[in-house]
Amino acid sequence: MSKVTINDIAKNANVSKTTVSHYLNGRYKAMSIETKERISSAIEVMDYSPNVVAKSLKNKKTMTIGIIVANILHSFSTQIIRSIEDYAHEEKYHVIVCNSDNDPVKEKNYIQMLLAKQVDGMVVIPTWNNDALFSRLAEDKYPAVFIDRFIETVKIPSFMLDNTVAIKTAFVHLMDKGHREIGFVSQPAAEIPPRKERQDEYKALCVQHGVEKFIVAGELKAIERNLDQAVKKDKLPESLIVANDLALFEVLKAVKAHDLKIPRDLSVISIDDVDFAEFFNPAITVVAQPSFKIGTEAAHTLFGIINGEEYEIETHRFKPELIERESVTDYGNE
Amino acid sequence: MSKVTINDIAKNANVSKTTVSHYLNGRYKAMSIETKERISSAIEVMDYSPNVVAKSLKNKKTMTIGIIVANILHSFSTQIIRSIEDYAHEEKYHVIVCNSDNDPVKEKNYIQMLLAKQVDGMVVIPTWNNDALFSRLAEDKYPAVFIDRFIETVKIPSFMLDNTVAIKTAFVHLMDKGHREIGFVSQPAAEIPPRKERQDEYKALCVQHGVEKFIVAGELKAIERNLDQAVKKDKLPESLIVANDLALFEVLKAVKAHDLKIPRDLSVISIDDVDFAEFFNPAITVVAQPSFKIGTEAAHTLFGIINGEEYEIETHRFKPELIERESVTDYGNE
DNA sequence: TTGTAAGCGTTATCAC
DNA sequence: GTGATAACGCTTACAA
Repeated sequence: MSKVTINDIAKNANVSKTTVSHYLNGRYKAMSIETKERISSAIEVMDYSPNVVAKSLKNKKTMTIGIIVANILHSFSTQIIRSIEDYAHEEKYHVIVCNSDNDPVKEKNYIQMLLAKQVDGMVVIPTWNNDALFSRLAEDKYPAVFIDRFIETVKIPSFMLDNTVAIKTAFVHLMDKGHREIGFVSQPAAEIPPRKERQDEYKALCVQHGVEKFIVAGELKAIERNLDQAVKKDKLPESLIVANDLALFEVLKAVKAHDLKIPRDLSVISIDDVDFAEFFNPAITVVAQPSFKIGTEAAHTLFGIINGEEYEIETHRFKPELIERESVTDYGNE
Repeated sequence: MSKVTINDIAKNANVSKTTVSHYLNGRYKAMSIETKERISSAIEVMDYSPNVVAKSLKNKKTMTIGIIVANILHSFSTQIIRSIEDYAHEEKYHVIVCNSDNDPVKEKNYIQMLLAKQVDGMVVIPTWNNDALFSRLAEDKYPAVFIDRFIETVKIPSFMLDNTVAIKTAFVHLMDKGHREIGFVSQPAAEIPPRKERQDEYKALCVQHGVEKFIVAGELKAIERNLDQAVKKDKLPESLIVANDLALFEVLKAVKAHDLKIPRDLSVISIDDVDFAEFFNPAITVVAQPSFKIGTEAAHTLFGIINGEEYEIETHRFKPELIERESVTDYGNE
């Protein structure tokens, strides 16, 4: 493979490698048509293609960026990656994909390796405990953007759903349909901003509207268990706001296990549109986040930074969209 | 970022860069404890980390591999990528992810760019028309493996589902349950081996068992349209074998649109387990393919090749697994 | 035990 | 218009 270098081309075409390099980089302007052709045919014949690693060393530009997500298996991450890869492809960049598994240690390791590989920029769904590292990146003006989460103290622009509005949209929709028992299901809020924001807004809304709080928050298994308990004790509320797709899976499993009927026995509204929402029985009403838009804007900003444009360090909030389907009963507005 | 080089460390520690290099590469054996400490503290203080690009240029090893899938949004591809990234991470490798969109031109471009970037190996779900390129890779003994598809004439090992067995499993299951009208839904078989294999086996089975063929094959939109027609003309068979997840989505949409009841009005068995199969109403009976196993074995072989091990150029076939759920009526075995 | 120097495949500066 | 030559940051004989 590609053992042929610019030197071989130079020899074969009877010119210096400088000239070949000029040719390769489109500095034709003042090159005799003859040499041009000798070079081009040498390249053709010897099947030469430039070594990008050498080029990168010289140019200090690798034409690749890193993406660190929690887990590529989550559809949100997949969509983010796809939108960013598309943008990168346009810019003739490649993307290195990493799974942090929400593990700060793994994340840190990835960041350091990516930097060592001299990637020109990074987009990351950050975990926690790496604030210092991120801050150093920010100080060094290293091109980086966050997605889905932000870190209070770190000066890196962030692109994420307006979680407050998302929960409010769901809550208000339920209220509009006459619901007064509204529960909330989520993975542990802990250190993860979007989860925390969603849960906090739910609580605030409960207080504001005099709705009794019913929160199931825990790891997937715990959700399943708690839901199970609630059903058995007949303590399940009329309706549930489900904080994301994974939590929704658990809810739907519990519903099936107990042979509940949505929306008769339970109304469900989920944050995150899932691929089956539309043809599920019943179709799931959802507050969707614009993943592709988020990814694309993040990429846009990142490449802006890479190309030396000015940018604001701010948190960009994206508006969710309510998609009404069949999983919420209409009790009539009282 | 990382503007500090091995030279700076050498100066700061009052040694030559050779010594630093030795230190970095763990050639401690015969190094005075003193120098060792001077170096280590210099590294600490100056926050040095080696430039992998320079290292790659010298070593002819980039510690990164490329993955080309049709579209990362398909869950099979996502799972393959995840399993390969895991394996790569173990080996201290990174992965560059590319979407070919089943476009041979895009694919070719990616392959060439990846090679130019000197990636140490590639795993690809190949399209078509690039046989010559792949053959050159094979001849050059460039480390590469195929997934999900193979190319007849190309000497690159391939890892894929045993499609024949998968279809037979589905077909026989249906027969066992007393079905005699068995249809088949797929995207266009065209140039894509797994699709073709599945469809061919279906046809063969029809002949063998005297079952009348009913095939809906086309792009997603066409599937929807044709299904629609069939329902309206009351020509839908008792049961449908659905060739993959995307086709399944269309079937499920049609079912919902026409308010059909599975499995009363129609039995469905799908190739590919989908995340919602378990808690769908009804739960979907499925012939699952072991994506993670496929990905992991492919990675295993790829890294074997990279590490210079001998390998067979063969097509590795993986056995599917029938997961019986609720979407197939039992008419009783006649 | 440590240092000198050449080389990996490019690009860039500056001559000619 | 074209070509030496140094440089990018690292590794590795080979020397000392």
